Amino acid sequence: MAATTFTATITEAPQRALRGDALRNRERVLAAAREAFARDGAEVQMEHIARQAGVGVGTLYRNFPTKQALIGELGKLWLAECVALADAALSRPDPREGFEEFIRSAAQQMARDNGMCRVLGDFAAQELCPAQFAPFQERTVALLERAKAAGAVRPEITLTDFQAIMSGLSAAIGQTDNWRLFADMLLAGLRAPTA
Amino acid sequence: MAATTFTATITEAPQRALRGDALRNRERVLAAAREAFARDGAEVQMEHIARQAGVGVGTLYRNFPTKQALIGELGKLWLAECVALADAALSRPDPREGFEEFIRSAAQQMARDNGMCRVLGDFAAQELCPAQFAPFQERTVALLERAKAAGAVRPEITLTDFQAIMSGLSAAIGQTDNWRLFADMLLAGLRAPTA
Amino acid sequence: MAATTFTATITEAPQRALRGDALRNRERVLAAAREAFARDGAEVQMEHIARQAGVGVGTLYRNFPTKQALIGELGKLWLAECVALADAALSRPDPREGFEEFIRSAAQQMARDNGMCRVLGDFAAQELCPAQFAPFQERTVALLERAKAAGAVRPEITLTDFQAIMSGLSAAIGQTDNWRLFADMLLAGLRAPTA
Amino acid sequence: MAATTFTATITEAPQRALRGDALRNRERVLAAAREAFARDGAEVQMEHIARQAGVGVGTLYRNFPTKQALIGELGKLWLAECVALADAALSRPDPREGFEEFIRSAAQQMARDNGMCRVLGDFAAQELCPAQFAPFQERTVALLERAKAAGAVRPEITLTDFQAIMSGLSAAIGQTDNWRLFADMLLAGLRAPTA
DNA sequence: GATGAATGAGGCTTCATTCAT
DNA sequence: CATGAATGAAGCCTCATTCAT
Repeated sequence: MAATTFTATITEAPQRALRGDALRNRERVLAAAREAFARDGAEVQMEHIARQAGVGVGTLYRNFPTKQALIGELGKLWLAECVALADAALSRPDPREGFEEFIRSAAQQMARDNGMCRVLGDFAAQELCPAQFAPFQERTVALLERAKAAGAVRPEITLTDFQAIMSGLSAAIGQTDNWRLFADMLLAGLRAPTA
Repeated sequence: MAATTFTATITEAPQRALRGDALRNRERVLAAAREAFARDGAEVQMEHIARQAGVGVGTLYRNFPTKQALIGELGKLWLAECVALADAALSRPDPREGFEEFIRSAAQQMARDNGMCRVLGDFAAQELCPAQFAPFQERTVALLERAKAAGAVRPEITLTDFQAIMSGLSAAIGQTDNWRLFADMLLAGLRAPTA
Repeated sequence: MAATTFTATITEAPQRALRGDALRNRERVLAAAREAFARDGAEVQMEHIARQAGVGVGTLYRNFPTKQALIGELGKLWLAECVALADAALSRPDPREGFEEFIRSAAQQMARDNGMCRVLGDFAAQELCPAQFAPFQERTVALLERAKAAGAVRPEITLTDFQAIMSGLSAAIGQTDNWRLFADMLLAGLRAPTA
Repeated sequence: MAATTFTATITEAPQRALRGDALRNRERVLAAAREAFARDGAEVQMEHIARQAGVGVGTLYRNFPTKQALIGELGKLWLAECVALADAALSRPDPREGFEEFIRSAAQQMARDNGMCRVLGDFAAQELCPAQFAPFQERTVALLERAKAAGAVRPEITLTDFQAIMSGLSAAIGQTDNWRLFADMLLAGLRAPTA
């Protein structure tokens, strides 16, 4: 499942290529952390994550020196996924269609991993992994501006507004998981009122 | 400021009228707690709240036997305010206008006390103070159904959907505090698509 | 009932005769404390005692500056009762009969107020109110020696032994309240083996 | 000394054999707790126990998740010792001799660890570790009934009575530690009166 | 490298005692 | 004097992090 596979690929290659064993452990920890944070929020204990991953806490800490670092890593992965979605959306020639796809695929991602998404929001992924956030923001700007230029989105919506809206979308989705409705509503709301 | 005054009024009168002094302390604690939770979320320490209120922890615990109880009390106050807003909205003869007022005044309240609002969401005020939640829910249903009947809101929106949306609104408002825009968007999104 | 009346009489007259009101409060507190300690052991809270007595903690503390002091006062009363029992036993001309009566009446007292008795044991009434303990010890010695001289008690039993035995009796009675059996056994055990 | 060695053996082997180090710590904690409870009763602080054992509180809590759990464990060990004593006594062919040995060895044990014994009594080992209490009770019944049948103990003594008596014995021993005298007296008292 | 035991600062809560009303 | 609110030291327990094996 997507949720399981996305973890492996993106992380910046650690200094000296990890032995297969070590690498597998790292992945296991990330997967376990993701699931745990998603289910129970940021208050999960490090030991719990380690046990879920089938390793000792020591191993966990060898890979991620801090709880924040672990969350930060998950943030990187999450943002990488977001960038991929944004790129797919940007590749659509029609601005409106691109924008809509962006919203919908983001909503789907948020629904799939809502817990994780909330945790990252609380921990301000923005500040925790700026290196990954910047490219995502770039794409977001591009999609938004293109859509505004094409008249598919109210012109007064700023980037900040849009980000806030997405955060609201995530919160809403967390309450009922029929994300389709919410995405529709959002798109309707974002559209120029006289459209 | 409104944030300061609303606390005093609603709390169910404690058994045998507290001495003026005690009452003032109780209010101070509530105010401090409100502010602290709003700023730092649910992880604020009881000692911190007490210090902010200018009392010892003991006093805090005399008034609220538990951290949860304290949050619960804040929840009651919050919900009481919500009920008041809803009643005002219901008193409007026009369903659409009533519904709009409800959304707008709720958004305003969420903007004013966003932190607190988030904390209550996390702690499921719904379950923490059901006695206060039920009447609020009643009003919500009334407002929503009236609006749907009047064609001011898509008919497929359920109560659960609506609550999820409001929770999303709160999250969005938490990111930029120009609540007016969000309320507008939400109303646009909720309106029947063919309107 | 005995338990209620014994309290009033013995306490050394406080400096300047208390107003009737104050005196009544003092008695009420003592009675409440006795009952509470008896039921729940030494861990009862001062507030609980005060409430049971129908007064505020302040009043309690005005009369007894410390929890220990309160317990000490109860100890005095208890020991006064003990002295009375011992005196009654001593007034019997027959040493054996006197000794037996002492044991039995003590057992009865222990059964009536076992909880209190245990608390006093834990708090070493002996050291908490030596002024009251000494006269009691005197009587105990008299009764014991008389009995030993009359061949009604093994000669090797020392005062310390005897006190330990009484403390054991109290513990045993605390478990089933058929004190009559225990008193009998004790008497049989204390009697010279060849009797 | 016996007091030190008995701890190691009985505890049900923890799931997956603790590392030697960990095991030693566990034992140290138990020993420290035993001594501390014995000296100062149940109010000793967990930190104190930990310090005495030369470990941090965390270690203590890793082994025993709760103060009660710690006491419970000590109860188990205590009861296991009791069972052993009872078994030894039962192995004697003569009912009277068996019974006497039981009393005497129990008295000796109570003398050796009187403080601990009192704590366990207060905490109702009976309810804290029923799994260990039941077998002990079985033996007690067997010893008692055998002795009654052989005419070595008054027939009207019930199990409850007997337990109360033992508790009294423990209390008495706590006051002077010449347990031999008390055991003798007890045996004399328990014997049929006409013997 | 991996393991999981050890650590201890820090959080919540209680309760004897004091003090303003 | 009575009241009961206020105080805060102290106790139990948790959990991120370190370190010996």
